[in-house]
Amino acid sequence: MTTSEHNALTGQSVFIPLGFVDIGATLDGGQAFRWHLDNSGYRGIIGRRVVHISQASGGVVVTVKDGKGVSGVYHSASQYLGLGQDLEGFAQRFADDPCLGPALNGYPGIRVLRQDPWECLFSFITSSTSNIARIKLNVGSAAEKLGFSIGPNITDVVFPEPEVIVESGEQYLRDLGFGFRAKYLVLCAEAVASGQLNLFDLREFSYTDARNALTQLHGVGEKIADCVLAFSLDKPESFIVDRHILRALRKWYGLSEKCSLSYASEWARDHFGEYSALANQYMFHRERLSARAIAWGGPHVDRALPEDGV
DNA sequence: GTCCAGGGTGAAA
DNA sequence: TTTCACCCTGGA
Repeated sequence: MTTSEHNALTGQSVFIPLGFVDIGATLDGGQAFRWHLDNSGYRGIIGRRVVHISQASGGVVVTVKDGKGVSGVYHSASQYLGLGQDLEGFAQRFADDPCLGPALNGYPGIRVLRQDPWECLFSFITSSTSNIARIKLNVGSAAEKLGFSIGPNITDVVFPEPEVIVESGEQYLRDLGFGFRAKYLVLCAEAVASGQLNLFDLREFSYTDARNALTQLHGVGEKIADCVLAFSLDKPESFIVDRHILRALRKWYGLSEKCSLSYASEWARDHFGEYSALANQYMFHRERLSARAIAWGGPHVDRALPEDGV
């Protein structure tokens, strides 16, 4: 079915020809924190619209859930899901890579999202020494308490603007369970609300300049900056190094046990180039599956490469 | 009940 | 360059 054929059939949904997309691993795999499993797809917000995304042959179907029609949704959803991202070039170039080759075979269709920069920055400041379950809880409660409702579900809210976060204050965020991150969030919200930092401008900056601008913010180090750069600021050359990724780099690429996080990040950006953010997501996903299997008592079978079960 | 880890950062040594 | 405090939630 072509895009126009599909759109002619229904006034409430659009088809986006992305090829196979693993929507679970992409929308609910640690890049974004406000997608909710809903029947066989995910419900969430893109721009100021409530949408449901589900897999279809050759792409995804995006259905609007706020009764406002599909105008503009094809454009915003294809941007968000990274239409035009060179997944094939990436897969070809790293087909023989010891970590990525098997990962690409085992779970293809992971994409790098292009999110709203402010919500992305807020989410990853929240992520500091936290875990995905808790990040979802925190970001979700801030959205639901302070965001603007645009649909029937409690989660159908536009993420609160920086001004609203400033107004709510540190203590309010602490009461919501953000802990020591509350102060960082308010300070960053102030920087953005005052115009001292224009996040959208950073899309036009070089990787290095944008990263330097972000790390000026209190509570934003190299790791969180790289998340925001990769997932919202058009920097595919960004490579995020956390404890899991560092372990993977040592295991698969022979990095020394004692090399620093920033050395590892530089090495990876040099090695993966313009595909760094994509490589990062496949590596993270593989490492996370493996860690989870071990936590659940194994025996761990790596879906990507059955022979190397841990 | 206790213990521990979880997509780190900033400040001080 | 390394160490430590910072909050708090869910699972073992």
